[in-house]
Amino acid sequence: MSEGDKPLSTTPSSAKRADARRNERALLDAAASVFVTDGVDAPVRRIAAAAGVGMGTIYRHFPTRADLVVAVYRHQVDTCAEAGPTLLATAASPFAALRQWVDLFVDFLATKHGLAAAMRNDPDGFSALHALFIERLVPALADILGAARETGEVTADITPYQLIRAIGDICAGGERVDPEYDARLTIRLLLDGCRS
Amino acid sequence: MSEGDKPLSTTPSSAKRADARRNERALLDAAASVFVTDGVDAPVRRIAAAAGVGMGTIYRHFPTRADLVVAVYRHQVDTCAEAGPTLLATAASPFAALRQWVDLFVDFLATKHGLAAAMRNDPDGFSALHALFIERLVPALADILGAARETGEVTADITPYQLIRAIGDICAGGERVDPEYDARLTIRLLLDGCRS
DNA sequence: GAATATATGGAGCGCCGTTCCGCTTGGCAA
DNA sequence: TTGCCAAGCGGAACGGCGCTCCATATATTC
Repeated sequence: MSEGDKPLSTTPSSAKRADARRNERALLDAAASVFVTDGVDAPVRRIAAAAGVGMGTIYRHFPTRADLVVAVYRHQVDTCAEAGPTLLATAASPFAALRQWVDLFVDFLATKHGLAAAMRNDPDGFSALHALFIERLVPALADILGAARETGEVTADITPYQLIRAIGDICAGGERVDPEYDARLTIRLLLDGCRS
Repeated sequence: MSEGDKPLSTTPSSAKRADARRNERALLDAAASVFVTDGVDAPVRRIAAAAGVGMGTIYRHFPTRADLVVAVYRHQVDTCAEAGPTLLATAASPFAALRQWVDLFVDFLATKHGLAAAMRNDPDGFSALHALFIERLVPALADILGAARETGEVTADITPYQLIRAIGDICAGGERVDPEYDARLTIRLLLDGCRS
């Protein structure tokens, strides 16, 4: 069609249109609310309806479900990651800080029905979320784990990535309410297993 | 319709028709083969096609997917459960037997792509499989765990159910190939955490 | 006010699980 | 051997899903 030689006299596409920004915000708010009630597996249609937009709009702003999930939870993930140094400074020992930080992470997962499971079920689709975790959480845990290893509290040869994934998997299984099963107990035992 | 006073001269309905039995066998074989290649989440249509039967037939014999899965794996589950006493008798110690039995269970799960995940994702749908596990595997593990506790090798206050579920969850997460992650290492640490 | 890139919405497609019912067939009685 | 009929069968059909596509509407610029 076009020869594509149009000069760029208009504002370079860096600024989005006002309605586009408004819809993106509406989508984020709606998704956050729907995720709480219906879980992160909520039908795309429902999220679009809650935001009062059409299917096309949601896919334009968030090509994959993971993009939406990442956008919604990025702030909370950051908060969790940033708590690492603080805990390390205030806790009685690095291992205590490790326990507290893991608690924080578990709390985060616990309020996100199906998040951990969804990530596991569709790792490719949620690769962006996976990347966010690697990028923010793994380094935070690495610091704490390293400190605990320096004091000799942790001797097991486990990587931060392995540990955080194990915790995620265990939480994924514990999301379902079951009085017989307590994911936190399993995690406590796992942490104990990391000691000598 | 009928008044129900028909005398029972015919064979009581306990015996199924020959073609029905043939189809059930064909479905079991087809499902076992499809599960290996496509995972336990394989579309129902595909299984029906592989068995050369229609949709109605598969639902007639196995009203839920879990019924089919249970039928396919029951034998392997039994084998795993029955290995418990043998291991306990031959292993160097109850804790060693525990490790070996858990290895067996992990092997079983490892060859069933998506089994553990499927059970977690749809616990209601797979309640029959869940029941099979509780019925066969929990007692087997309980014996080993009890023996290990008697010798003082295991001190943690964990129930057999909790332990087997934790292992299942960890395997569910480790099913995806990922050179960075080794589910067996996590499980080893967890077992270590069960010791003093 | 006109022009145009940008953004929108929802119909439509393909895949899924599951149901339902008209047709087929195995097995028994006569 | 034949006729009968309940047990068994197949697959069309339905509703719900994720995702795409493009005619239409709108914000923005000149």
